[in-house]
Amino acid sequence: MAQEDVFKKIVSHCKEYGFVFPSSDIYDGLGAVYDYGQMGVELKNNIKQYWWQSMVLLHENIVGIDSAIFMHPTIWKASGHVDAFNDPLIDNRDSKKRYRADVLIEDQLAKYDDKINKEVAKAAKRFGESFDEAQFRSTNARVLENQAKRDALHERFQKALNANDLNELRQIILDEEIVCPISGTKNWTEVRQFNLMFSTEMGSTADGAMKVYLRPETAQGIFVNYMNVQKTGRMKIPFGIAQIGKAFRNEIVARQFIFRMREFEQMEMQFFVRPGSELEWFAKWKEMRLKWHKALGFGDDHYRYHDHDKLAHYANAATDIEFLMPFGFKEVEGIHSRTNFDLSQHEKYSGKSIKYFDPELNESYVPYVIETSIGVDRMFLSVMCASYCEEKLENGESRVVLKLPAALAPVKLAVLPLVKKEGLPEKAREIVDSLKFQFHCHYDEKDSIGKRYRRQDAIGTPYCITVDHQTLEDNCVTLRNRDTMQQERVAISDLSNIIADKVSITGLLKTLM
RNA sequence: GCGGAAAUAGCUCAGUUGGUAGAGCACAACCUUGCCAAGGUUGGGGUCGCGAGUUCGAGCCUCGUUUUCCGCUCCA
Repeated sequence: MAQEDVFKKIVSHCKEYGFVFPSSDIYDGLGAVYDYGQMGVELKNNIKQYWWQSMVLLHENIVGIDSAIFMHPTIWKASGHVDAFNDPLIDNRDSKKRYRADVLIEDQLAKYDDKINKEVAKAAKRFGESFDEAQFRSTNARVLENQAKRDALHERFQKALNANDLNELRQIILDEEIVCPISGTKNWTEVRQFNLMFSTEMGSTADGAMKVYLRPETAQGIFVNYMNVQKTGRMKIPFGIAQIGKAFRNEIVARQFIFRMREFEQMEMQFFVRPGSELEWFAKWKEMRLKWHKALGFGDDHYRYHDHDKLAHYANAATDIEFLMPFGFKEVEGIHSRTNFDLSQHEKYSGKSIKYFDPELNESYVPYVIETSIGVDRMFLSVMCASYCEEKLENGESRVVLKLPAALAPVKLAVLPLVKKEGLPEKAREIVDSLKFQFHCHYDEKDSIGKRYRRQDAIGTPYCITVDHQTLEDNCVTLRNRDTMQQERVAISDLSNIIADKVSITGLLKTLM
């Protein structure tokens, strides 16, 4: 079966069994927004718990916070998002290529510079050692003409940028007769602003309202709380702050199901370290994070690192942990050495000192940061893809089974009376009542036993117990394993211990140590 | 934004040259059965994405529109 077909099946499986629904489904959906259903929310919560506990329980120097989605707008200026996430874009109708309007104009400015420099170089060659460049630049007619044009363009460009005047940007492109490098034509569309950050107004009256953004990443909520946490928690470097929360990006297109969503959830941990030690910590976290993924047991060949050659302006090392989805290796988690860029920027923009006094060094510094940032929804998708399995059985039939790690499974245990009479349902209910405080249990008496097993297979329930007539006499039930389909007879009183050991997140965490 | 495809029951789909909307699965009730998707009876569920047009008559033809999917484009 082709991999795209497998992916399609996983997507429809998600909907059919209540894991993921398109947002606003009865209104034909809303692009790139999805809702988690009754099964999905359990799986997602378990993933978050596995992450959260691996951070804040296993590391005494990592604490959690939960910062608001709304933040002071200046934060996004400081972080660089206001500039980086607001591109004026223009399309060439002939080549169908899209360009950043400001980049096209900057290229044009560079062309004027080239012309001038060529003149200067030519003259320099002609006059040899007696060449006076400053003199030449201030007197040569061609240079002056190009310089004047360049300055005029530069001024007009800056004015348009500052006013955010998209029509003027387009007019500049037309007036300068800038052509598409591919088609060579001047057949341009309107300039459109792509706001990759969502914005809204805070304040109920229109005139007094302040423009605020829905955060495009959760990281800044940690950075701006750095001092609060460090002081009140008496944290000593190195230490980390963890957070799980929603973030929002107005992507231009949305594809591949929940891999790219407009509203998504991140699990981030920012680890603050002494300057100079950041690459050592980067290497450590890189290793620890991969171990966390591999502990789920999907197979080591499903993962790889992707080290970044081209680094973002704030980073001095960066890698992705990629997971083998049906559509190829895709980024699930990023580990970045962000230097002290963010904290320094916030010092600058807020005017507040964000320094740490290191008693061992007897000096103050702005800490360096190692970020581990994982997309919950991508993690969810990777778990679904790795668990989805179509099996051929010995009797020639096939079954669809979600081989979820037991600790992540939405339902841990299904309790099934073999028939729905003769006191079996009552006995089964009794068992559910005794175990429901400990595990998420399902009770099901509808349809044949085989069909009920398959239903539980489809949502990844690791264990089914079946109550039969003999149970009424010996207080034993059959315990069926989802993956092997093997059954063993166990005492009802032993169920709690047998199952707890296998389905707890604690058990998973222990494999990390 | 461009190009292509699609939209009929909860799901997967059929629907002939335009002539009273169908199947399987799923769902509910009852009967029979009882360890890996069992059989029977009955029932609920659709203004065929939306809006116009052509026609005596449109799920089907024409135009428009919306949404989704697949390629491009974008993705610090």
